[in-house]
Amino acid sequence: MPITKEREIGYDFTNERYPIVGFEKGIKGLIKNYTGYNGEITITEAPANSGSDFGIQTSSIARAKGENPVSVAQSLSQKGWSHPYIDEVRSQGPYLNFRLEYGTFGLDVVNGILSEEANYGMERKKEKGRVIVDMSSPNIAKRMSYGHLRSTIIGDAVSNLYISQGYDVVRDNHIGDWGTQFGKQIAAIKMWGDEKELMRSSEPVGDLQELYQKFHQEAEKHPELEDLGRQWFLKLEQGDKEARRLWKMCVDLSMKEFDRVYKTLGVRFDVAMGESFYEKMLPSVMKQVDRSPISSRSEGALVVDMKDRNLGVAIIQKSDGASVYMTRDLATAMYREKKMGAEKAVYVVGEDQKLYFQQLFQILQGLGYEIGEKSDHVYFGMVRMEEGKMSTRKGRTILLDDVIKEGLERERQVISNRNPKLFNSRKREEVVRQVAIGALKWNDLSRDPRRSIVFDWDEALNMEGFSAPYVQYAAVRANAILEHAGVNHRHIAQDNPEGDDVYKESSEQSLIKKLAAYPKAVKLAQEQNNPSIVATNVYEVAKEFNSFYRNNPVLRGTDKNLILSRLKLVGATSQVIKNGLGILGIEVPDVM
RNA sequence: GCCCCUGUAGCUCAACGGAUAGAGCAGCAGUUUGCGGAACUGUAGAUAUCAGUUCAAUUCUGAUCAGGGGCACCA
Repeated sequence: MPITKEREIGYDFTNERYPIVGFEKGIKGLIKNYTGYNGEITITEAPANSGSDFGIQTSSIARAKGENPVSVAQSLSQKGWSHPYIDEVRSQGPYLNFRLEYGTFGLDVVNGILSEEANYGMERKKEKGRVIVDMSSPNIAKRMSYGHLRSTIIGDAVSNLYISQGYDVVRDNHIGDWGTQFGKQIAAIKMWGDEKELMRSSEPVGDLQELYQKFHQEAEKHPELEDLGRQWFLKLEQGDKEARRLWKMCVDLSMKEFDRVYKTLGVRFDVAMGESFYEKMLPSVMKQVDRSPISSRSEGALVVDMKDRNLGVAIIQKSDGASVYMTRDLATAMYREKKMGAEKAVYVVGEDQKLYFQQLFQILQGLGYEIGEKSDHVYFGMVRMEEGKMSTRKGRTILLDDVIKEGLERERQVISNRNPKLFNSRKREEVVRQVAIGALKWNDLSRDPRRSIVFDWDEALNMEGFSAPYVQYAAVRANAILEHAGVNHRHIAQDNPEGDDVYKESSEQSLIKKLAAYPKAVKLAQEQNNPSIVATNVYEVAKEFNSFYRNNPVLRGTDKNLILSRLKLVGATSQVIKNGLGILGIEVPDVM
């Protein structure tokens, strides 16, 4: 709640949850009153050397009134702007610039954060609909590569973003546990595998994958193997006992290994319904598509032709009657709408499936499912190696396990150099995990996910500068200051410094501006399915904080008001970093 | 061949059509009896090319060049 003292108020903009929102709304309202201008007004941050905090460009207003922007700015600056948040209004060329009164604005921002704590930046009303986030989706019997990290990490962050804006999110790990490749997999196990050895193996998924690769190699020499594979898949679909048993073994062995990775990453799912879950629905889906006017027959296959929309042709049923990936995804989407009550699905899947998802959404709409209209494909760019696209078959791949292991090892090194006390403490491995995984996640979440990545060890595990450890470190320092002072967030939320004579330092003011911008960043990030907007904000908070506490000792002075105001700022910073990193699925360690 | 995405500093990335295009790494020069330097301060360095729209273009449109992805019985 704003604690601002009453003054001569021209227009009430203190009655908003976030001071920055109230400030902007108020300014826009006043300009509308003064000029009669009804169009969009955008408030931008003023350049550092302008001596102002925010400004508006008056060209569009001037244009509407047939006047000169400079004189519009000038005349507006003469109007009444008395308000507790505004220190000064002035015109600079075509700009109308505002300087904030940080004694009131800053205190309201900081107090808002301290009182809202984990809810700062979270929508209070939980009335938006149910969203299924389709994420991670590893394939059974295949080792997870670094590429799988992207779907998992981005999916987790996108889930958090939707939750933050009041959606009811279901994280669904849509595991690839069905399809013709399992026929080949089973055939390979039958021919060359040893079940007992697989059960005992330290790396059963790798063993399974090698069997599968062997099948491909042999099939090139002996094409009849392909038929064998198809037969086994047919048996699997028909419920043959042995086929089922071997399939189940593959699933169990794989999930055990995947769960270990998810635990390290700190990612949880609400449900993990693999493709096999929808298997029984496939015949009716195919029938439904067949009856629909959008489908046709081509070369014996059931297809939907979307060439008129530049989307090519999608196969729903192969000419031999079997299902394909599309069939299973249709069933999945229908189930999500009808049985799970979802109004939207967000598919966090690679860029290479862009056309595919456009087709999926179109077909769903054609069949009358609303979820097809509302769903999004949140795609991410491919991970390549310097030599070219990652390819399991060509042996050109980075295993997720190896990246995690390397990250943990590097962080152990860092700690042994920088903090021997921590290195020898019981907390070490927990901190190692938090920081190394943080660094790894940051690499995926701090940039626009749509860009493709050329894998680079040092970049993937960067721990300095623009990185998770940098931000984590700032939070750890902030917490250390609070601990030193013997206070926690609640203590400092209660008391207020006397008078308006606080937050006069420019580094305090820059920090406050970034803290105030956080809720907007989270909202925008959700709207654009882009976690990097949060990462950028939280990095800026950390950066401003570092510069602030380096130059302004919080606890050293004697002025109680100053100490209190700065402690509040430190507490607010710690809270915002915690919230922001939380959205990204990154933890703040106790020590570093 | 057709469709989609991306071209910003030596490298990796930012910038709701708006002010002097911001960071990190690498480079150079500094800061430590400090609320721990995973930090801070300074310095140098960029919008692929050519047109167009606009009062205003890194941002929108078109073309060219370059890279990535996709284009029916795989997922």
